[in-house]
Amino acid sequence: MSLQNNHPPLNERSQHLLKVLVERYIRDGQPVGSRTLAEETVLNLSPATIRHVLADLEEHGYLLSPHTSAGRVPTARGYRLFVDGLLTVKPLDDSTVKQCQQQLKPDLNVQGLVSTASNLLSDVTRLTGLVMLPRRDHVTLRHVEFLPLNDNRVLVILVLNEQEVQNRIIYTDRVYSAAELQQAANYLNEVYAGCDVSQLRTQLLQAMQNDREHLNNLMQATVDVASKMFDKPKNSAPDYVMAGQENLLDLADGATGINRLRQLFATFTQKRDILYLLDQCLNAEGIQIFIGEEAGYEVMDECSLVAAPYSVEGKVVGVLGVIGPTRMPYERVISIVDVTAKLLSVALSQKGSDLDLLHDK
Amino acid sequence: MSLQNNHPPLNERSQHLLKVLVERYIRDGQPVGSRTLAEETVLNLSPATIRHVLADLEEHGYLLSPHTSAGRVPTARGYRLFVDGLLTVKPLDDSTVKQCQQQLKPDLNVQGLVSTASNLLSDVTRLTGLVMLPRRDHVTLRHVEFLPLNDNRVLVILVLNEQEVQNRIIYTDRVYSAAELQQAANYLNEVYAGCDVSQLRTQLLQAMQNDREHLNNLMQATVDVASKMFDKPKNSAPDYVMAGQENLLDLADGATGINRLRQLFATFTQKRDILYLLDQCLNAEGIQIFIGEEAGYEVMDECSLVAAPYSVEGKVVGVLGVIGPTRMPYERVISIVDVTAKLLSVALSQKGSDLDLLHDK
DNA sequence: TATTAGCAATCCCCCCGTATGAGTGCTAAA
DNA sequence: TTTAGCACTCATACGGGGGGATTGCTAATA
Repeated sequence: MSLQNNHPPLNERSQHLLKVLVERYIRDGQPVGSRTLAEETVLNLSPATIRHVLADLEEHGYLLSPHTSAGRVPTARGYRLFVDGLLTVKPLDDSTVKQCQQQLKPDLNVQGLVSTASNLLSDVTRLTGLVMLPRRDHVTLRHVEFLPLNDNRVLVILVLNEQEVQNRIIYTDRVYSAAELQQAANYLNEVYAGCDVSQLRTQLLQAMQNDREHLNNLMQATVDVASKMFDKPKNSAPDYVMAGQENLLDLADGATGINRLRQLFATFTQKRDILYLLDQCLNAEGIQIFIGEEAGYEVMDECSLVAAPYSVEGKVVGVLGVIGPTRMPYERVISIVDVTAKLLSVALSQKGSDLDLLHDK
Repeated sequence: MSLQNNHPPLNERSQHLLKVLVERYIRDGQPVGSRTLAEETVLNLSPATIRHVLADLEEHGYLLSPHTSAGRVPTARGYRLFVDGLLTVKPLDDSTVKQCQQQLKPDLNVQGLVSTASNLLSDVTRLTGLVMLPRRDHVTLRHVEFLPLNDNRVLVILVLNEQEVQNRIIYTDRVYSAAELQQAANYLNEVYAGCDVSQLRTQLLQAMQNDREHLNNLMQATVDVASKMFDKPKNSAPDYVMAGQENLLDLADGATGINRLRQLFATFTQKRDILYLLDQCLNAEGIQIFIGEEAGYEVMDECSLVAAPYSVEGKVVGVLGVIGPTRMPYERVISIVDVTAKLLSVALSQKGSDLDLLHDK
C-alpha cells in the first residue's frame, strides 16, 4: 500500500501541470498532449517546454503514454499524488446537501437508512454506492420472545438497540412447551433488558452458579435456549448494501473490455474482497481512497474506491463509499462521500438518542 | 400477445428444418445457411432444395437474413413456433435435480428459500434467475408484540404464518404506556391468534360494537394500535429476488451493444416492467415463455423470459424464472425452470405443514 | 411436379496500402 | 531555460481488391 519510494521533489510547475493534466483527463478520458496542456494552463509555456516536463513526470512514474504519438495518461501513482495533495475539493452545493438531508430521515429503520444512503451515493455520483451495515460492539438487548414451532425448533425474536428486530430459528435439545418458553422469555426480559448482548451468556451462567439451589427447570430452559440464541445464523444477512451497479457499465468502453467487468460483478457477488477493503477503512480517520492496483486485487485495476467511516455517537460503526473507474471526478465524489457519511452518522445518532429519551420518561 | 395470424399450414419437412435451424443457431449463434443445414439434417436433401424451403419460411416470417450472403436466423415468430411445438424438452439429469433438492431444504426461512432458488436458477442456467416473493391471499396471525419507543411511536412485531416475522414502526394518536401496550398485545394474541390478518380489522371493529359497554381503555388502545398495524410499510421489501445479473453481460457481444444492456439494468432496478410480466404468469398453468419483442417492452428485445408459477398446497403463490438472450437453450432452461418451481413448491408446502403439526400437539 | 446442379450476383469480412493527423523526442537557436 | 523547427512514430480512417459464403434464378433431371 505505501508507495515504493518517497515522492521525489517535484517543483511547483510540474505539480501544477500534473494537476491540470489529471483534471483534463478525468474530464474527457482522452490522453492529454502537450499542445492541449499549453492551451489549458495559465503558465503561458510552449508545448515544447511542457513536453520536457511531461517527459520528467513520465520518468518518475506519474504518467504514461499509451503509445508513441498519443498524449499522456496518469498512472495509479499519478492519481495518488493528485488526490493526496493536488486536488481542490469542491464543496457540495447546498441544494444537493439539502436533498440528501431530506432523504436520510432518522425515522427510517436502520435497513432503510443504509439502503437510502447507498442509493443516494449512487444517484448523486452516478457511480456504484455501497454502505457497510453498522456493526456495534455494544448491542443492547431490549426484548426477547420465544415461539415454539414443531418438534424441537423455536422461533426467537430479538429486539436490539431499541428498534432493530432480528429473528431466527434455533434447535433445542428437547421440546419445550409454550408455557416454559414464555417463562424463560419473561425472565430474560425482566432481568437482562438493557444489558449488553455479548456479555449475556456469561452473565447467565454466573447467575446459574450463584443460585445453584434455585436451579429449576425454568433456569435450565432459559440457559439452554438463550445460549443457542446468539449463534450466528446460517443465512446471515449481507454485510453491505450496494446500489447503482449499472453505472459500472461505463467501464465497459474501450480496451478494458467486457471481461474485466464480468470479473468485477463476480467479485461483488462474492463480496469477500470488497469487505476486506472496507474493513481497512474502519480504523482510518477521514476519507480513504484506494486507487486501482493499489488495492492489490487484480480485478480492481482501473477502479477506485472512495470511502469514509461513519459513526454513531462518536464511535465508528461502519464504512460507506463509492466504487467507480479510476478516472472519476474525485473533487465531487470526495465531498459527496464525506457529506453522506456525516449525514448518515447524524441520522443514526438521532435514532440512538431515542434510547435516552425513553429512559428519561 | 397472441399471434397476428394463425400459423399457416407448414408441412412436416419445413417444420423439421426450422427446428434444426433454430437448434443450430442456438448452439453457436451464427446465421445458418443451406449447406450447413443439408449436412446437419437427416433428410438427405441438396442445399438447393433447402433454399427453397428456407425462402418459404422467410416469406412467412419465421426466418430472416441479416444480409444477402449470410445464412438465416430465426425471428421472434420462428422462436415462438419452435418453443410451442417443435422443441424436445430434455429432462434434467438426476444429479442436477438432486443437487437442487439438497439446496432447497424446507428448514430455511421463506427469504432463504427464495434467494436459494434464485441462485440455483442462475447457476444452473448461467442466465439471470428471478423469483417473485410468495404472496399469500391468506395470512394467519400467530403472535403480535408491541414495544413503546419514544413519543407516540410503537414498534410492532408480527409473526405470520408460523415463521415469518415482520416488524414496523407505527405512529399512534397518543402516547401509550408499556402496560397498556402489553395488555393490547395479550388481548390480540388470545383472541385473534390463528385468524386471517386481512379480516382482523373488521373483526375488531365488530367486537367493539358488540361489547359497547366494555369499551374501556384497553379496547381503545387495541383498536387504535391494531388498525395502524397493517398499513403498508413505506420501505416495503422488494417484490422479487434476482441472481446472476452478471450473466446478462453475455448479451453485450456484437451489435447489441452496451446501451441496450444499460437499459436492461435500469429496467431491473425500476422493476416495474418485470413485475408486470411476472404477474401475467400468475394465472397461467404451466411454463410461460415470452420471446423478445412479444413482451411489448422495447428493452426486452433480444431477451426472453421463461417462467413458471409455484404454489403452496396447491395454490399458486408466486412465479419464478430466468431472463436471458432470446437465443438461449430452451430445452434445458425449460426443464430447469420447471423442476425448480416444483421443488420450491414442495419446500414451501412442507414448511406450511409445520402449522398442522403444531396444531396437532 | 419436386428436386437438383450450375452459375452469376451479392455482400460481409479481412487484408493491405496509403493518407492524415496528433504528438513526441531531439537539436539547435534565442 | 525556453523555444522553434523538424523528423519520426503510431493510431485511425479511408479505399480498393481478393476470398468466402450464401443466395436466387434458371434449366435440366427424375
